[in-house]
Amino acid sequence: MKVTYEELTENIKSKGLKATQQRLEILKFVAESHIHPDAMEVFEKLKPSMPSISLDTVYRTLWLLAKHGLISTVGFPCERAKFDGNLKPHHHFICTICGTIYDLYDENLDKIPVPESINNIGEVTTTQIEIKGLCNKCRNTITN
Amino acid sequence: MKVTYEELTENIKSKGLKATQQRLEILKFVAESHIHPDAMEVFEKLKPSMPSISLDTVYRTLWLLAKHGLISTVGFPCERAKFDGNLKPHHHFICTICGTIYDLYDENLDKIPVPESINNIGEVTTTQIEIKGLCNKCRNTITN
DNA sequence: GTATCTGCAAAAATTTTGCAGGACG
DNA sequence: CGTCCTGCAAAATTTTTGCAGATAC
Repeated sequence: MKVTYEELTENIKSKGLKATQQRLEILKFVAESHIHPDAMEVFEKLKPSMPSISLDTVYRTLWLLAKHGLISTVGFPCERAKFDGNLKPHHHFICTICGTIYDLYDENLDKIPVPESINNIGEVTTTQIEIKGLCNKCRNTITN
Repeated sequence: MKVTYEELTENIKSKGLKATQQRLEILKFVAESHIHPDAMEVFEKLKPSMPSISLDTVYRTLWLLAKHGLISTVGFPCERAKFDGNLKPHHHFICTICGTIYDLYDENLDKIPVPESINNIGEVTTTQIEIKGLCNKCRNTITN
């Protein structure tokens, strides 16, 4: 999806951030791409047209944009690999502040119908609902 | 949930793996815990009762157990932080072999009813379906 | 006994941070 | 022009790897 620099500039400024060249290019690439890039991929894509850009700016900018909701992260934010020994069907609620993962059992969620279009992509092994939000513990901390 | 060493031993051997002390303890901890631990947390938990265990064994063992389906990973396996500039409601299919993430649009999935029990945990901001499986590209590679 | 597995140490890969100079508004 | 932002370099963190000795079966 093509986006204009005017839109991008406005989006960035609406969050009270400065619309620098680097931010515009990083946001443009992520917004227009469908590859769910990581920091290194963004860096390598921009490097040719912006030789002076540095990887740490890409990291800082991506997290900044994510924090302000201009982009999002796939899966859970800021995670190291986490493991789960619970093999029964269940779903997850994760708090975007503290990162705690809560298990969720619900028969209706277990029965989510997978859309037919999935056959064009591949073969399903598991389906899980991942709900992001703010846990009560963190909500209380903030209101204090 | 308590599990016996007999069960654990059997599970590990059923995959053609050797049931070593380290593997039994690692699997026992992950299977019985509800904290979705990362490698470091497993390591620190086992260290007192198993002073000689090393962190790299924990890493190797966790991925090995995950590969054989005795445990699973939360979210997507093996990931660096990935970013998504697509702000329209959508869901994800990820190939567990190549890691490619495909976007999935489906109105029915957008309307998943969040269970009431969520109120005991926290406040929802987003709900996404994350489907894991084997993409057609990788399926073809394997059959070759 | 033999193949598999572990611990050690070191390396690789990934991400974060402090600071001086530069750019935006 | 002042504040916020970037690039550089270095550090911190997280994860992987090679190898010799140990262990399961």
